[in-house]
Amino acid sequence: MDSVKQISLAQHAYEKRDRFSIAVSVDCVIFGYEDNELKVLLIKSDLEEYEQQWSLLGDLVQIDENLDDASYRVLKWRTGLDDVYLEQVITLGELDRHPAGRVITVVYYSLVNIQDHQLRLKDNEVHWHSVNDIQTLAFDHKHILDVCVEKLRTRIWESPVVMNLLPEKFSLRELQNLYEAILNTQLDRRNFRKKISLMNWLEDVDEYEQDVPHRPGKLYRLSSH
Amino acid sequence: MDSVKQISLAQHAYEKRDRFSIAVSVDCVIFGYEDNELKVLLIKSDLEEYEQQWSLLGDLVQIDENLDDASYRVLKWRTGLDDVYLEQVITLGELDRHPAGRVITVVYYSLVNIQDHQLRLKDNEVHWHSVNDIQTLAFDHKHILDVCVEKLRTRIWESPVVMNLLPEKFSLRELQNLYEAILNTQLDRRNFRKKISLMNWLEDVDEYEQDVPHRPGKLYRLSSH
DNA sequence: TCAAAAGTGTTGTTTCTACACCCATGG
DNA sequence: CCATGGGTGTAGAAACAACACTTTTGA
Repeated sequence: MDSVKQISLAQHAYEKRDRFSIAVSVDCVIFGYEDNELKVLLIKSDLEEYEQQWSLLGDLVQIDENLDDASYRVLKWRTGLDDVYLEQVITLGELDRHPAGRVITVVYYSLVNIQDHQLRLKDNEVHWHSVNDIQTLAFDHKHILDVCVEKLRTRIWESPVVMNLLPEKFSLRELQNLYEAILNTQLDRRNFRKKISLMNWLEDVDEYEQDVPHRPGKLYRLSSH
Repeated sequence: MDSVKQISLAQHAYEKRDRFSIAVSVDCVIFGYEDNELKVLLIKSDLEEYEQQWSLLGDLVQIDENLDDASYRVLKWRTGLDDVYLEQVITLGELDRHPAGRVITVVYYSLVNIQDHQLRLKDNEVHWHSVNDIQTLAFDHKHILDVCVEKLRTRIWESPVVMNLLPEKFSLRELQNLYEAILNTQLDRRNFRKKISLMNWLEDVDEYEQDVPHRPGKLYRLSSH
């Protein structure tokens, strides 16, 4: 699917829709992880009012489409990725949140591996940004991002979902770096390993890091049970 | 506002709205507490498809109305209560969830004191039901209820919101009964009191229970700081 | 042999759980 | 004086935080 075409379709829809009905959109906070930093995928806003500002990826929900399906569609369209973790976070519907009229948006976040070979950003205007560097975004998207980061920070100890941000096989050091990036804090190595191992989330793949200038670490993957 | 009139207005709106646009509603899970049981306010469904089934209280969101405002409106209209705790929980939009067409619903739960003098159920069809006794509800409302109960069970330890279910002044025994009803479990009295007192949620009002056939307990209220 | 990170265990502190007795009141 | 629930403390267990040394590898 051609993303440029889709953008204008979406814009068209926003502009044409009935002044007397409510539009429903999904916005996806697509998280990635690279260079020890939590990233988020953003696009240059295509609205005049927010010219040159970055915004989250979203689209209007079609009338014959589930909410979850709509956010999978946005994700697939923007990243080429299938089979990705998605979680609904909040729904926002302030009257003035969209300049084109009344748009209620259902917010999801998702976690993708930036190194995934299937990942193809199909638009020059779509880029990864370090979450920590973001000061403002178009619409209420900065607020949305903040809420999603907060949610992610609690999820991190409840389920192994964040491992979707890493390659299939990873070392405990990489995992700890990821946790530290998301939480914006330092963790004790021994306590971290103890805690993670008690969760029983990981499966030893019996391989080691390669080409590292020091003793290689063991590799793990998300356990299947 | 006349509730019967509003019901038919809402129904009218469902029936009349554009086949090609999405309707947005709010559904409120209004919790109460009475006779040591967690209750929820339900109404007889006014749709043919769900004749004689109970459903949650909700309404379509107006185009010039915030989501929060819409759920406050539903709450005020059904209970007469103002200034009540409301929390958004989830948004559901399965294609077939409403027989009249595509309706996406934003779910809130709220906590009211059944003994509040301002509480006036303005409709014969609106009644309190014990949460534990509910097997089925119209639409996907049983699922919605389950999600809200689960949310409430985690909130209970994170914030003092559940005290909205009790009268202004209450004893620790009443509070513990409430916790036990919500969690569907027994709690140790001494450990419960220790835990609650560490939270610093309560303020001693220097009064005691009256007319109890045993040593009266101290009364507390939600602390202002 | 050096540098860099991997791997690992113990101790003290805090939090959690289980548990029993005396007290104040009304009938 | 009896029945009923109010009020309280402690000891053992579990979870958590702080902390340092040896090992493996590549350069």
